[in-house]
Amino acid sequence: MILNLTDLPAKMNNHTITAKDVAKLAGVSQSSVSRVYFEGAKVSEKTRLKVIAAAEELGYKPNEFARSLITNRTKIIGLVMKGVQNPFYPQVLKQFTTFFKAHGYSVLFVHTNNEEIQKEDIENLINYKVAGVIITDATMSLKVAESFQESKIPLVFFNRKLYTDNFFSVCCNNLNAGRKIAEFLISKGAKDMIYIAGNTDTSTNQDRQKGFFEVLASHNIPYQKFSSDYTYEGGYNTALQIMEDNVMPNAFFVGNDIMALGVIDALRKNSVTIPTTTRVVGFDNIDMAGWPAYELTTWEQPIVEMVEQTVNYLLAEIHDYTGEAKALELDGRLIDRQTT
Amino acid sequence: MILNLTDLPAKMNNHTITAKDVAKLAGVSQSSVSRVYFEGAKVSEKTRLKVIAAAEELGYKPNEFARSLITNRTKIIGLVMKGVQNPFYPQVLKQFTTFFKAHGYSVLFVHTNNEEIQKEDIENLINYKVAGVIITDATMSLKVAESFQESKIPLVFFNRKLYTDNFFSVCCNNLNAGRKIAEFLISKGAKDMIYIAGNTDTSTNQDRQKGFFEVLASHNIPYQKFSSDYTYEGGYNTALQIMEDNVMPNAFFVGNDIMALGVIDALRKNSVTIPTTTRVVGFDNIDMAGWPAYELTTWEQPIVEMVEQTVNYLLAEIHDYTGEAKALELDGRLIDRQTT
DNA sequence: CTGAAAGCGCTTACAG
DNA sequence: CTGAAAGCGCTTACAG
Repeated sequence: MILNLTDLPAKMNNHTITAKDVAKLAGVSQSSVSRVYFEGAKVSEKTRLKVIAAAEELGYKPNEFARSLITNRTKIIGLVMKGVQNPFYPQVLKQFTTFFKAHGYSVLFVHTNNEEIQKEDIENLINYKVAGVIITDATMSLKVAESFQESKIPLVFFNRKLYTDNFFSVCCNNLNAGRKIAEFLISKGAKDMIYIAGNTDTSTNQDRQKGFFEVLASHNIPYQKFSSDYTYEGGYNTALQIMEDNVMPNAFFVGNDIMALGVIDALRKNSVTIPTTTRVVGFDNIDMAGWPAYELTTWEQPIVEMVEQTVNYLLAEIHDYTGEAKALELDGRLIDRQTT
Repeated sequence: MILNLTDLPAKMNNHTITAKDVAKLAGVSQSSVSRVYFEGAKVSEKTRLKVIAAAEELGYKPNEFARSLITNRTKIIGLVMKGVQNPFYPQVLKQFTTFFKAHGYSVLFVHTNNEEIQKEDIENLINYKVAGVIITDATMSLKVAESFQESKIPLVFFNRKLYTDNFFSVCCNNLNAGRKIAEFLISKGAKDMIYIAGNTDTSTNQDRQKGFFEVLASHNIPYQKFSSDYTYEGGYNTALQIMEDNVMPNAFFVGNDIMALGVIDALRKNSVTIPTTTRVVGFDNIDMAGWPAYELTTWEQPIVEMVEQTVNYLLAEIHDYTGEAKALELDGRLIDRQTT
């Protein structure tokens, strides 16, 4: 018999340490090893210590897949995100990964270009038996959302809500923010206003608009609405077009900051002075809003708090599924800078 | 015997469809079903058709965990990213997820705040037996990187390279870009220059700087170097400080766009006119560089091409591991706008 | 090409 | 509290 020496060491190195190996070294059963690493299982302190010592020596880590095969769940959170071009979202992403990491969860990132998440993305998440799902700035069909409920996978809509009341959502209180912005602009002496909407179909847009118009109407302030798309270019072009066809209003409320920056640049291009001739208010308080080139007055979304609440809800549901539905709305605040 | 009617339907719904179920319906063995769904396995067209039909009827999907338990690999790519605050990276993230989705891979997103990736993040990725790993804008210790090689998990450094030659990396050709920018500024008549570095330790910074200084030296153009941190605030504050202590140079080459925007705002604050009094060139060509408020001259990194090459390499290595190491450098080009 | 069977590394009733 | 054993849903030699 000829020993193949080149194969031998490779084989030995490739042996992965299993619970069985740890059991042998610790002098306990494989079940006991398993119990030490399975949250909620009961083991005596004595065997726990023996197992931990042996595991440390061998460098043992439980195999996640074997575990998932039985429990039908992973320590992965599905994070679906639309529109990463908005600087608001990288911040959100960073916050989420930081929070989840602290709780031992990993983040599976799904990017969608569509307003409504595609079925294949969802199937993928369900396939991976994610512990929970976060949908930011996008919607999904009711039917698809329900498939999560069936699988008892907790789901939360972040910065977007469905009007069906069946799902948990975390938003800024957009209605109230719209109102406060209207009151603020009125207090600054604006006599007529223009609202530039982002994507009209979104709940965030509708709430902001509703609150804003409500207050204007009650003060008999005339207003107009224009629709754009939540991008810089959209804001820029919309403002350019407004200046062609309309008289300059006393103030603009723009659906988000990135559009508002576009509006400001368009106004400046036509030498419209801000805030003397007209005023501009944005929404989000992205970093750029505070830059000297813009100094944009805006509404700050309480991102950290929103993320925290989302994570808390998700972890609670993962631990003990209730399917509780609630539309959580957090306040935020006006940041008064140089454009008003 | 009392039938518990409330429990019954739930139990029936919860039965997940396995290969066994499909086998029974199709009238074949479970192994045959498995072969139909395992790439590379051989089945006759006849049984394939029978299996597909049965699977469709039952809504069968292979369990990824059972599969991974055996193959020791998943269809997940680990994407490690530092510094999501730079608008350059969301673009990169979007590109990667889009490409990988097209190839049936999901992306596990890892955010790191440190320049060097923490060991725990890496262990997590290895634990999940990812098919491959991308490290953007960060480094890792050699020892950790080698643990990927041992596990035969392909690894690529994106927009960063290690000087050990042992790893695959995809970058913009920073050395050449630095040279070209120097030549360009000289051609514009700049007689002395300042280079504002981002993080000095990074390969990207070192290469850009080297190429830039090399050309300046050969033309006997005096230059100074200042160090900052790749953020807007960093650029802003560094420029402010430069103006306090130094005479204004003819031109600034700033390590990335986001810093360059800060530099521009600082110059403007002190009423320094651009490009008449001094000139500014950035790096990356992020969206904002093209905004009317800045119109920044900059070097465009060929992101799509860089991502494409990264994905191609990774997929090739996943399919057939070679451990090939190569520092790939793609050119990019100068975008000549209003700040020069 | 196909099927029966072993085995991947865990969790989890079940007995003791 | 602990161990022996079944089983999660696959892949993969092995025979035929």
